[in-house]
Amino acid sequence: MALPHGHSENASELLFLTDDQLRKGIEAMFFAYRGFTADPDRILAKRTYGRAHHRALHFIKRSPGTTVNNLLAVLGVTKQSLNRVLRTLIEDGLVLNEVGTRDKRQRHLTLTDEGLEFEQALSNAQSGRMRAAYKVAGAEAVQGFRKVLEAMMDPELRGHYEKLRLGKPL
Amino acid sequence: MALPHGHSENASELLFLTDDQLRKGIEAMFFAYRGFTADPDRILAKRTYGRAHHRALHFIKRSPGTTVNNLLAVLGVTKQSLNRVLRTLIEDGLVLNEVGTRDKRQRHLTLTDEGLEFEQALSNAQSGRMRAAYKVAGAEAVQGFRKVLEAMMDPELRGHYEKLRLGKPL
DNA sequence: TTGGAATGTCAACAACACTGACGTATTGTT
DNA sequence: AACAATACGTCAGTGTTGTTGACATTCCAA
Repeated sequence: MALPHGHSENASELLFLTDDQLRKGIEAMFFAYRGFTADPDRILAKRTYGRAHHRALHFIKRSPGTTVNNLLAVLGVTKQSLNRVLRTLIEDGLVLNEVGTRDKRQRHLTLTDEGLEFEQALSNAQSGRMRAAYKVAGAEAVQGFRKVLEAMMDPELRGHYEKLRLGKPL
Repeated sequence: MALPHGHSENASELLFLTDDQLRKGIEAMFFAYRGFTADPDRILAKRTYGRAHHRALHFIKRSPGTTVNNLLAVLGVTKQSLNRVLRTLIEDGLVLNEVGTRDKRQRHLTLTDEGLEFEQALSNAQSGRMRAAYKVAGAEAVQGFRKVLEAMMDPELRGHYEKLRLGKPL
């Protein structure tokens, strides 16, 4: 049951919550995400890699030595799906897979030099566009951008996001 | 070759362009997009539909009577890919497919009553989260959110986005 | 009227997600 | 020591969504 929004409250304060504003936001997310992935996608295609490989590389770089289970939770996919991707990355010498010393069941994942180089290329492509967008929009807009995105996350995922924000090495 | 950004200019004005800020933006996009699609995905799964069906329904509703080619340009997929999705939607009675009167090569697409109903359910789920996020973030943040997203789009896609903003019926 | 462009469809294939089941090694608990 | 739980990997099967390639129809212009 929806509330009759904006009738008993200050209308000018709620103009940004109209159906039209929400629709624009939805469409903006759709088109922007396409742009967001377009540049790395072009690089990935040269290697028969996909976005799944990019995501794995990104978060392994962010948390060197992370375990498979950790990565699973952050990426939100099944282990079978992640395993397919990791196997190719390991075979191709981009990712290092080391048995844990404390807990030998765990596998610690790190990028090799070649992995770091490739990840850098992907990262440069993606942040290039992000940098340009930030520059056009300005510092204040960037703050709002992040604020809305953070509010849109699932609470559990926001947890992972916050942890990453600290840049905590494992 | 990258510029040594922020050395010869006002540093406080460029703090939002640091690598760390860009990385946070990238990760925010990733996690937020997951939330963005989570609710409709749950509804779609009940019908063995996917996001492609959702996108088609959304843009057909936005532009009733649109042609396959129009939809193709907006969605940015191949006609073969779109065709598979459209076929199921037409078979299931959610979308109406009418041969053009002016140009018999074209097919004009519209939502049936059932299609409108289903699209509404998806739209409600998605804009519910968006509304909550907007509310938490505030009007000013929403402006920034949209500003950055728009700057992140490919110019060609931004064209489609702008056209849709007008709410122009075909 | 004939050739080319536009439009849409069919078939086959690849990437990447999913479920379910199973095996193995290691760790923790009783 | 026996047993359960955890972490990881794998095999098999399925579904959605993207891709090419080939092809039929329709329209338009030379």
